[in-house]
Amino acid sequence: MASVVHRPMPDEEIPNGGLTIGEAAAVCGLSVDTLRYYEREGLTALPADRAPSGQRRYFARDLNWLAGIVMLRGTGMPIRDIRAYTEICRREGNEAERLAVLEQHRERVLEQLDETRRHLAAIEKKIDFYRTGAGARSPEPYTSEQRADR
Amino acid sequence: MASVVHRPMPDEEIPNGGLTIGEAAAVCGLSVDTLRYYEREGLTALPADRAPSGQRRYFARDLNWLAGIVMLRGTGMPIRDIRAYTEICRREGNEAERLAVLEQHRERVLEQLDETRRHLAAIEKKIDFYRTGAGARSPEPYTSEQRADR
DNA sequence: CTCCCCCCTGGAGCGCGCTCCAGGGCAAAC
DNA sequence: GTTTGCCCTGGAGCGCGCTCCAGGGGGGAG
Repeated sequence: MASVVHRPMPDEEIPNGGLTIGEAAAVCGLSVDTLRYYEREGLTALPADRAPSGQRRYFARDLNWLAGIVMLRGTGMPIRDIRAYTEICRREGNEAERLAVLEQHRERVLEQLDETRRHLAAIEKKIDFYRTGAGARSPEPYTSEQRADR
Repeated sequence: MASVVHRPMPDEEIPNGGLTIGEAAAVCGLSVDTLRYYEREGLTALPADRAPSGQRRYFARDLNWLAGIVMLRGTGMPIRDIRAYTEICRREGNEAERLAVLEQHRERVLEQLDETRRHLAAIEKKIDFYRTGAGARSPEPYTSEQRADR
């Protein structure tokens, strides 16, 4: 999982003709291939603009949208759900529906955070177990070393 | 990702002959197939005991070990890393090495938690945006709706 | 004895999310 | 003019972590 945004790039830094796909990829911390993949999969609000040569050009609105996608992906939303959300956002006047999707996702993320924290606590117990030297003092790797989560 | 442990099952509840793979799977919240897969992949401290008929039998030590695996998987440690850790734990007298693996994993989990929290904050900003009705008041799905993370 | 259920093995299959490749184009730099 | 570098498309390939299947067996209930 690449880190979020390499260069925050305020809108005014975007040249008039937009960014190439390579530049956009660098900005939002994704690969060129991934950007094209997302477009194919319908995760972009609109297909990217094209230069006369046929090359994609990215503008502030595209980068903003992509930042949202990165955020949803980064919290584990599957591609198909992001596609569904994108389709909702393409239609107007359904703010309640968008809100519902986001709130539901928020719940899942909270649960996931919670579970990770519980597992982390168990790992830390185990670490303590080794730090205090209890691990060195007990023979089997097995009966003694485990069950830090109890 | 299935939840952790369905029945905590204290050691004294385990019948003398051990649990079948189906029972063990239920206890640790994994599927029977996954348990066999983990064994094949070398994630078990020792291969499971077998009944005379050839069926696997699980005892407290196995369930303890598996609880540890669930915890590592549940915090995103890849199978191959768990295998490496398992191999370390099969040898004796390398508590420092085990500790190092666990501490490194802890660091990664903390980073991951942090990133998730940042993304979550962005999602919550966006939720607020819709809750306050700002979403309904601005025309495009695009320029207005996004960039909650700024 | 017959059912039925769970177990066994080896191996194939799958869903996900990319990632890479072949074959080709445009255009700025040398 | 040619080299370089990034871009294009369609489609194949891949690593991961399971999950399922065929074909077969044991063993307790009725």
